[in-house]
Amino acid sequence: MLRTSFIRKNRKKVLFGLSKRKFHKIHLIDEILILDQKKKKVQYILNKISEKENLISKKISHLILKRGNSLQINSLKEESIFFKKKKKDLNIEFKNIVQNLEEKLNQIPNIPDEKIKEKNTEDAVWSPNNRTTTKTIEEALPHWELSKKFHLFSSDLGTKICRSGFSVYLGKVAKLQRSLIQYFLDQNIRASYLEYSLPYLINEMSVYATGQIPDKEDQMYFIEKDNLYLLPTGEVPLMNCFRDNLFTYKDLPVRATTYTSCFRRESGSYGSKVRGINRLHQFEKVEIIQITTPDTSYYYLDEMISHIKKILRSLEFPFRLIRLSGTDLGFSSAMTYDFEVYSIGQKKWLEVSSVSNCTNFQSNRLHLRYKTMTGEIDLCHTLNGSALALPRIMAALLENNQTKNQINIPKVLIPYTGFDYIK
RNA sequence: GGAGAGAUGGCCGAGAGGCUUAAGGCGCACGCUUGGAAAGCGUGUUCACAAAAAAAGUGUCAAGGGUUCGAAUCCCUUUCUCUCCGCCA
Repeated sequence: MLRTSFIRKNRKKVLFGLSKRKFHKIHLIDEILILDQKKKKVQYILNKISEKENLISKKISHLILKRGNSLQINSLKEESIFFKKKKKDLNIEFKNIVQNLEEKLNQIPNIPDEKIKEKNTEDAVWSPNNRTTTKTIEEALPHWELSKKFHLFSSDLGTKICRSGFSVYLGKVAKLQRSLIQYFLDQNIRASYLEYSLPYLINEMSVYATGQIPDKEDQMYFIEKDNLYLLPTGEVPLMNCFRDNLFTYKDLPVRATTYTSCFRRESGSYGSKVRGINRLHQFEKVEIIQITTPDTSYYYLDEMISHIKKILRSLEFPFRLIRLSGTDLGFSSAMTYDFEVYSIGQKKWLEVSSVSNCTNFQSNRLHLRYKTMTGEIDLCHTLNGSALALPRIMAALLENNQTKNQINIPKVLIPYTGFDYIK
């Protein structure tokens, strides 16, 4: 959520930023500013009335203690009742304004960074080791064909016990998945991220604070009986661990990682996109987050990117990095990079990580603040990234390491799996 | 799920309708003292709100309502914590 004070001081900047997103409800900005003015006015009057009420109470108190005359006391009481009635009506008005203001503010996404353009040109894509993508395997099979050949996973079983869009991993692939999770966590911990093991059910406040409500409400599974959501990403419970924290500048950056399953309804996704394990309702993901000071957030964004690059290189993936354009940017993000790995069997790039700087957009709702060296209080910046999302990494790993008779395991994983091929 | 007891500042802890502007302690910061440190003494120390820097103001004792001229204190609702019973990996 943007701060109204920011919108007031940077109206043009906000409008320009929103235009890069092709955000159409621009009229909201001026409506917000008008409501904000109204709110201040009403709040000021309410304050003055409260001040008067407090003074009267004190006078009464003194009179009672000094055994003052009851006529005087009664007239003071009547005066106070008069103000009280006035306040009641104003209070209703005030609450309406606040609610209205919040509803409008909730619809405004974060302002993209200055570097972000509305549409991407070639320079937004960066392929550090493009030549490896030219590596070809004769008759490379997509992972669903490989699965038939080597008994890797079963979508039928997923459908049998749940519904379509759920998958069951078998034998060595099940262990390979555990190994990948363990490997990613180890890499993150080594890079000084603290591991958290978290609940998969989250309350409304948490979902609201990180910005999934109202933006992605329909993407989430909701348990009506207990008023809880299934987490769409580990970012939500992880970030919310820090909700309402007031840090000192010495505490920052906070670095945390978690492995969770993620649940997404993915309504409206059909066809080739959901083939095999490319897109599932439940998938495994290892997430990293950081909470930083405003002046260091882009430095740490770069650092997260090199961290993920390192992991992808160690697994010998051909990958590319894309800086998202304004129109592709997520609701809370000011800058996002997507990592895509090349999957030889499908002959296409698969998104395996999304790394974002949400600047102070999430911090505002999460009340993540810190004290500067001079003792001032300011909002933190938040960053999040996948390190990494499992099913697509798995798909690409299986496809890229296939030979005619077996699937080879990348070297760094063998200590985790205990085997070096699947056949 | 049933029965009871609780929730006060960074932490501990008093307060039970108006002399609370939340006692006292710990911690922290600064100062005095010292050759330096410890001890001692002094000062300060929640957060939020606006054109809000200073002075003043308003709100803030788990959250939201209510009673009252006046609520940390009384009433209602909700959330959370603890103890006991029940169920249970």
